[in-house]
Amino acid sequence: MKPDKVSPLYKKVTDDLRAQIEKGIYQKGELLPSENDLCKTYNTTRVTVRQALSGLTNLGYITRRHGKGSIVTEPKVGLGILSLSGVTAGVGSQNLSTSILQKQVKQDWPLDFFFPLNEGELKHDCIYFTRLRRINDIPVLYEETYISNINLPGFISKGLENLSLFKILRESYNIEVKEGEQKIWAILGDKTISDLLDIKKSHPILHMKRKLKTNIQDLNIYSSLYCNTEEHFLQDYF
Amino acid sequence: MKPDKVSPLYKKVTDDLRAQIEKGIYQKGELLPSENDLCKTYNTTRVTVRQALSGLTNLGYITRRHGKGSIVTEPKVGLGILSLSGVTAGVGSQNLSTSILQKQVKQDWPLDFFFPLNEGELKHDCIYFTRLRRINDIPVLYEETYISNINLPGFISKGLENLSLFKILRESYNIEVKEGEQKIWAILGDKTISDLLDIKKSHPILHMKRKLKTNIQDLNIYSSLYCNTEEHFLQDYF
DNA sequence: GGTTTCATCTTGTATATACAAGTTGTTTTT
DNA sequence: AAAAACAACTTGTATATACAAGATGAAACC
Repeated sequence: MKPDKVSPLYKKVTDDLRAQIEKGIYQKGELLPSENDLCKTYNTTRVTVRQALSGLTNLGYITRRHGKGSIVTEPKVGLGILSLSGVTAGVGSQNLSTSILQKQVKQDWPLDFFFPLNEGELKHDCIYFTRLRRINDIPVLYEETYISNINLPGFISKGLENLSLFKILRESYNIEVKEGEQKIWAILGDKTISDLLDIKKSHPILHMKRKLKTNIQDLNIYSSLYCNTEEHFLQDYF
Repeated sequence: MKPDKVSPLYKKVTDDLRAQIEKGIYQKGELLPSENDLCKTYNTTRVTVRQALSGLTNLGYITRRHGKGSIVTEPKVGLGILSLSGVTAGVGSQNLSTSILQKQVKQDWPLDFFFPLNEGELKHDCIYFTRLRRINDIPVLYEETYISNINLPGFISKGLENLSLFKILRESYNIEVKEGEQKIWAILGDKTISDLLDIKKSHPILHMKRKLKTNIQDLNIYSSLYCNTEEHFLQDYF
């Protein structure tokens, strides 16, 4: 274990409430305990509780209503990170499967990397893996991911099948995605991509390159994504 | 004029600082006055000043560094709203022009509208307009926009050439975009779109449908966008 | 019965204060 | 000259308190 500095109280409140929302203890549409109730529970004052609730608001877990309370809402899908949806209805998670094509490996950054890297990043190597997501067993999204290999012991051997990359980073390494940028094109896929996604070569493909910054200096998550949007689309709440 | 309830002090601080950043009084990379300086300027306390600075952080105008100060940064491009960039370098604003194809008109909501509308929205009609954005005189982005016609006197006759839709809404009507969702596809354009964007029919086009919610109940901004991503891409900071 | 008033809950805004902790440049020490 | 200590700045976290204002249901009134 490491320094393990005491984390601030407001963060504990945020984490507790977030965990409870994710466990379903507080359901969508319900109200959280009032600020004064939370003050009593955590033996603190409203300024601190409001700091915690403000964080949950930014993350999209709640919306706040003057005179009413904190209403549990759908969390924003990871800060503007596009998620996958069916064209008609939403895709039930039982229909969505993820398989690892290239398991996590440590390697040098590619020389022709698609985002400029700073000195701090180049001092470390990176962890690389690729995934293919299927909806009803039909391949829809191919994803290549690169993460700066900074203080990520054991990450190589974690299972990434369950879309839980961000959860793993948060819960195992205390890493939070803070902000990022993404670039989007419509392209015609080359043979490799078209084969992976099992489509005709003439079909348009949505291509995206993403950089996600975290609360750790120089630890960024880069992805290159290819999506078949014939039957589905990418969706984004922010 | 209307009720005009006194706006809170923290909001005045936010607005003042934002205006000064946009005017260039504080340049990118510089530090804002310290919290204690702002306390003296506005004759208030740190809790209030921090509330203002927290708002600016959320809007992306500044990032804060413990022990250092509030560093002016590029503002997030309107809450995850995609902006247009050149593939190689950024597009200088002198190369970007916007023309109105269909000037703002009041009309009923289309019957087959691409987002579900709630009762409150259906009680009003909508304002509709279309724009075409060109980079170096080459058409790149075609945009159809619908806005709920709620308390927008004079909006019909405003000029929308300068990409300043959000600025007009904020400064003339006190409307802030809060959150939204967008759906993205790669498609092959039909004849209408391909002609507008002046491309071959077989070329892939990026298609996006967007809903932006504001701080005004039932006042939402809907857009349908078509982008030629052969020479440019859509970019998104969040 | 229907309306108004009121009490009581909620969150929003604000003041005043304190100490912890990161950053930076200066001073002192070695 | 290099290193350590210090001072003076910064933001981060936290307590205690107060009143304003929105939401809601009960009580009083007509």
